[in-house]
Order: sequence, then C-alpha cells, then structure tokens
Amino acid sequence: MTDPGKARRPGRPRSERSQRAVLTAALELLTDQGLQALTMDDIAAHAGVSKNTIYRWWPNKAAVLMDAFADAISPRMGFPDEGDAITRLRAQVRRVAQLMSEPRARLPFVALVAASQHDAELATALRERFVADRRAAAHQLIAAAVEAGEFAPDLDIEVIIDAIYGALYYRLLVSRAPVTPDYADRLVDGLAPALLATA
Amino acid sequence: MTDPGKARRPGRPRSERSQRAVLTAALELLTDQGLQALTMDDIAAHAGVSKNTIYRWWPNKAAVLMDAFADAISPRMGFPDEGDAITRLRAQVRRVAQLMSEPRARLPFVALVAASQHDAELATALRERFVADRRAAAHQLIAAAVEAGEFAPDLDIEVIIDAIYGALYYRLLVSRAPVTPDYADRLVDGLAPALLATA
Amino acid sequence: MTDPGKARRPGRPRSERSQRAVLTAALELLTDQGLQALTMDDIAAHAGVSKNTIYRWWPNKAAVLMDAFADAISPRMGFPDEGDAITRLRAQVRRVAQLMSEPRARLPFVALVAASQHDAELATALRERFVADRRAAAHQLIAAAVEAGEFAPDLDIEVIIDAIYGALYYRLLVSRAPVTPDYADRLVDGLAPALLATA
Amino acid sequence: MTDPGKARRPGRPRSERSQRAVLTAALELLTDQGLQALTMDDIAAHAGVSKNTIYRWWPNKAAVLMDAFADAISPRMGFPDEGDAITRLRAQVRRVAQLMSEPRARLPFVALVAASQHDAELATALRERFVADRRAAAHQLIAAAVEAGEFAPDLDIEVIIDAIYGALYYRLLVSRAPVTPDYADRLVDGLAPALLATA
DNA sequence: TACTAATCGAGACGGTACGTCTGGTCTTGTC
DNA sequence: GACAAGACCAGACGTACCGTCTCGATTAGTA
Repeated sequence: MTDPGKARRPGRPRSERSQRAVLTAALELLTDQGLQALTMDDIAAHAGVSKNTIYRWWPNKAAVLMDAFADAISPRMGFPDEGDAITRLRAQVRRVAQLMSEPRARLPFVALVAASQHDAELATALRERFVADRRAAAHQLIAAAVEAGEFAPDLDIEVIIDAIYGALYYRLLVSRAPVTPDYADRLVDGLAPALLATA
Repeated sequence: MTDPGKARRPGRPRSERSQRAVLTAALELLTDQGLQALTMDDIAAHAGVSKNTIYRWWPNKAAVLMDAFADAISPRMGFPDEGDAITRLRAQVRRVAQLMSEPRARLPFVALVAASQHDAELATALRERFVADRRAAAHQLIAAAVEAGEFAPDLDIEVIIDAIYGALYYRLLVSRAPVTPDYADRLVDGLAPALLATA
Repeated sequence: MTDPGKARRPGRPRSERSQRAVLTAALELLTDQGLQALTMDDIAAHAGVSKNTIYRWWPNKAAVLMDAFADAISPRMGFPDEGDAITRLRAQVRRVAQLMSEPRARLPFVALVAASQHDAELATALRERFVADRRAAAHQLIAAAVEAGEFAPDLDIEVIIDAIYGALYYRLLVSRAPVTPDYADRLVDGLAPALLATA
Repeated sequence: MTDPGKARRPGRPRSERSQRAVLTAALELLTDQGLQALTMDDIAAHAGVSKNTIYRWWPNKAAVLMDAFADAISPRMGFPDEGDAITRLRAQVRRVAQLMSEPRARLPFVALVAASQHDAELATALRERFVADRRAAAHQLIAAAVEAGEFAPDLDIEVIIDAIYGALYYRLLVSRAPVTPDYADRLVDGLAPALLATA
C-alpha cells in the first residue's frame, strides 16, 4: 500500500480504510433508517471508527454527506455527444433522473439540500460542486444548439434550464413523485416545442 | 373549519392572543436571525408565552412554522379568471412568485420544505395543505384551456406543472436566484410555445 | 372557624362535599400510589373537583396534607390519667405509635415532615400544630412525676422527651422499622431505669 | 473498591476535576441558597460543567447529594476505643452530633432524608451507606459492654440505639433544636441509668 | 320571581426544573 | 502521528408540576 521508495513520514499513515468505512456507514444508515438516524455517533459506531477520526477529515456532518454523495455519483459523469440537440439533452436529463432514482445518490443529496437551507456555506458548496456543473453542461449544449439554428434563436436559456432541472428537483423534494429516466423523456419531449426553432 | 354553532366545552377558552404572539414571534425570529436561531425557548420568551402553551397547541416546531406560513399567505389566495389561458396562468404564477419573494412567506416555507425532508408526516401535511391547492388550480386552468382548444390537445399537463412550479422551487431552494413576478412572466412566456396549440 | 352570628354574605355557600372529597382523594392517592403520585392535578381529578377549588381553601399542597393529617388523628386525642407515671407515659407513647402504624396518619405526616425540610413556614406550622402538643403533654406528665418524687429529681426532661419521641420518628423516617404499640412498651420500659427515682 | 491493577479500558479518563467541582458546587449552593436553589442547571453552571457530565456519573439529584454528603463526612470516620463503655459511647455520639452541627454535612443529609421519603431506592441506599454503619458500630460497642458486665444484662439494645440516634435525628429534622457535642453529652448521661448494670 | 354574589368544574396559562439528546472538541493510551 | 475510546461543553428538546387565571354554569340568599 505504501510506496517503499518514498521517504515515509513517521507516524501512522492516514487510513483509507477508515474513510471508506465512514462514507459507507453514513450511506447505509441513511438508506436503512433514514435521515433521523444519521447522528455522528451512530456513523462512528457503525463504521468502527472514532468520532475524532471523522472530524479529522471532515469539518462537519454536511461535509461527510457531501463526500458520500460525490462518491455515489462519481462514476456516472460525462455526457454523450452524439445525435441532435434534443437527443443529447434527453440523455443528460435521463442521467440526472437516473441518479435521483437511486437511493445511494438521492438520499444524501436530499439531506444536503435540506441542510443547505440553514447553512449558507453548505449551500454555496453544494451549488459550486454539483449544481453548477450540470447547469454549465446544459447551458453549453443549449447555447450551441441555438447557435446552430437547431433551437429557437430567442430562447430564454435560463428559464429552460430552470424548468427542466426544476421539474426534477420539485418531484424529488416536494411532490415526492418518482424521478425516472422515463419521466426525463416525458419532460424533455413535453418542453421540446419551446426549444425547437419553428420552421 | 370549526362549527360556529358548536357546543363550547367548558373551561378557559384558548387565548387567541397567545397564539398570535407565538406565530408572530416565530416569523420575526425567522426573519431576523434565520432558521438557526429558531428555538422553541426563544419563541416562547419572545412571545411572552410559556413553552407549555406552545406545546399545548402544536406538536413540534414544524407545526408552528406550518401555521406561521399559512398565516403569511392566507390573505393572498384566489386567482383572477379574466383574459386568455396564458394570461390567467401568468397571473397564477406571478402570485406564487410574489409570495416567494416576501421573506415573511418565503422563510417559513423554505424551513418547512427542509424539515419535511426528514419528517414524513410533515411532508404529507405540507403537500396536502399547500402544494396540492396550487397544483389543482393550475391543473384545472390548463385542462380547461386544452378542452377549449386554446392549449395543445396532447399536452402532458403533469410535466408542464412540474416545469413551471419546479422552476420556482428550484430557484428558491437550490440556485437561490430571485423569484420575482418578472421572472414569472419570463417563465410562462418561455414555456408558452410548449403550451399553445399550433395553428 | 366562621362566626355563625355574623351577617352572612349572600352567594353560594362553601361546599363541604368538595372539601371532604379533596382530603379523601389526597389520602387515597398517598396510600395507594405513594408520595410521588400526590400531584395537585391528580388530587383534583380524583376528587372530581377543580384545582381552583383546592386553592380556594388551601394555600398549597402542604396545607392540604396538614388537614388530611389533622383529619386522620383528630378522633384520637387526649391521654388517660390513671395509674402511675410510667403507666400513663406508656399510654401516651402507645397512642402516638398507634398513629404511626396507620397509613392514613403515617403517610401524610411523613410527607409533611419531608416537605418541611425545605419550607420553613411549614416546619413552624407543623411544630406548632402537632409536635408541640405532644411535647407539652409529655413534659407536663414527666414534670409532675418528678415533682411527686416518682421520677428522679435531676431528670433532664428535654433529653428524655427527645429520646422517646426521637426513637419513634427515627424508625418512621430513617430505619423504616415498624412503630407499633408493642414497640412503644419496649421503648418506655427500656428507658424506665433512667426515669425512676432510685430508692 | 476498584482493582488498582485492573486493565484500564481505553478512552479519556473520568475527570476528577469535574466531579469535585460538581460536589463542591452542590454543597455551596445548598449552604448558601438552601434546598430550593439546588437545581441541576445551577449546579452545572456553578461547577463550570455540562449537565451531561453530571448525568453521566449520577442518575439524579439525590445521588449527587449522596456523594456530597459522603464527601463531607468521609474524613471523620472511626471511633476511639479508649475508656469505659459510657465514655466510648459518648465519643461516638459526640462525633455524630458534631457532624450534624456543621452545615456542610447537615444540609445534604437533611435533604437526603427528605428526598428518601418519596424515593424507596434512595431510602435504601441512605440506610445502607450511612445509617447502618453507625448502628453497627454502636451495636457492637453496647453488646460488648453487656458481655463484659459493664451494661445491664437484659438491655434492649435496639431500643437504646433508637433512643440515642433518634434524639439526634428528632432535633435535626423535627424540633430543629441545635445538635451540639454538648447535647450529645447530656443525652448519653441522661440515658446512662438505663444502660449501666445496677450493682 | 328576578337579582346578586360567591361557588363550582374545566382547563388554559406563565414559570421553572427536569432528564435526554446531538453536534463538535478534547484527552487519554495504543499501535 | 493517526487512531479507538469515550469524556467533555454547549445548548435545544419535550415533559411535568405548581399555583394563577378565566370562562360559563350553579346555587343559595335577597329584593
């Protein structure tokens, strides 16, 4: 595990094992018992780790959730770039919807959004680390399509992105309706007339 | 809700003054110090009321917020019914946006949505008491417009409502962008091509 | 207590029934569930009386107990005055022991003594209304016997009374040993050599 | 009580400082403001300790007082064993009287006896930890004196002990008369004729 | 037969302490 | 020096009891 050639600092090295155990335990508790059971003591006990260790690597509970969420979504990044604009947009939205339908990603994310309502710093971090990326990708895709004449030239891009992502968040946080890839298709198709350039 | 002709049971009547004081204090603290400062002790002290009295009438903090919110929005119900469908829809959305831009309504609502993420009972109550009404009103308006041939016959109404309200909630909870009546107009106008029947 | 000859005010007269119910309920709760269950709310509910009524006639919980105790001992006052001094003393002590072995008298008394430890006013009232009488009676009996040459002339009367009554209270409050008339006999007989004049 | 050679379990050791602070604060508040002012919050604040810490080591307020009392009397244990039986008994009683005349011991003890009247567990603990010791010591002393022919052979030892200690408790709890070493002498001397073997 | 005034049951109220819980920090001894 | 264990502080939580207060409904005596 340790590189035998490098000059090892004295002292016990940081345990990757502990950190994985923390994130795993956090997700497990979140999935099994819900947001209520998510106390730091429980996470520590469940992970076989001391609270000290948690606070050594994360400043607070929200930060743990942040990593748990990053962890859950990390493998699923990147968008396909084939097909026409609508197809590529649909693929993007499907991907987000897919994520929101998996408990391992949905639950920490929901917890983060909830916590961010009374934690400005967290809100900023959440926006910068997760939300902004999607918005930027969507914006780029749409702007390019407008440029190419595929989408309407006077499109209010901000409104469109708000509407698409908003619909997903709305179902996630408020109406608690399922957010499936199928729904993603319905969503993009339903809004398509507002996107496409009229001949 | 209560039968005005009902047989009053004996005993000292519930003090309207206390209850008003509680709701007022809750809103005031929420507005001034934010969601963090909103402790039951503070509300009680600020309202000149004992904690006992609060817990006599509300089961928990969320319930107080629920009423505080109901209180803040109660006078602004009812939609105009003049003009074409788009105009009436725009009026509806403007009204909600207006509410979301007023701290007295926005703050308790945001707090409620956050709390409802780890309180299933509260989530249900919130949906049933506040969200369902708007959805129903919007649904009725849109369905009628479809019926009348004003809106596209194959409209996916659920998607449209998700998109419109979702955009508002998204800005409220996630992007923290302002939700003004002007934005409501942009939103409805931006989605209008997806609504209107093509000639 | 009220002067029957005074000009009676109009209005509903005091209900003897309620007051009896209060004392009965207090004693009953005390006997059945112990000192813990003795809340004013419980007494009121159990007596079918409003708390208001209790507080109209008694200033606080201790006062209720005071009357409950007075009630329980009232019929058993007065000492016999036959036989020699030891016999009469034994009769006195038996009577007190008898009282302490009956729950109806013991329990309110124990409660009063306990409460009087953090209520100076109550402590004074308790001493003046109940304790002083016995002491005075015992003092008189013993002093007369000393005078008559029956008891030792250099008797420390205060010490003797402390010892006799102290033994009873000690068993009542601390060792929780039974305080029966038989024990009263053992007590007086055991101390008799300290009382009697040596020939 | 604890095995000094035992395998210490890991973790931060119990803070002796905190515990001393709690007991000191409890005694101080008790002495200064009386039994009423003795709230757990006050003790915690006064001791610079969190309530949590108090409840970690003591189950309730009575238990704190129990230790506070043990603390106040701990240095004064053990009886002298010189002189004749009456002298040694007098020394014992003087010692207890001495304790009862010092606020630091008297006040927590009085509070404990009061509380034990509605707390069976506490009553047992109080008897077993404090009362039984004195009784046993006194019993042993008296029984030995009987055996040695110094005290009367038919002595009712239980009665004698009840009378001696009862007198002290009676003055402490009921008559509130001072319990001084001088009084202890008067007491033992007054009862001496009941103890000594008649020639 | 009204009128008057004190009583009553019911129960809401302010105040205050309780004992519990959680988040985040600090202190040991061990690896 | 990282770690497990767990003690620690701060402070909010929801509950319990006390003694006070308002209601509307009785219940005498008075007019």
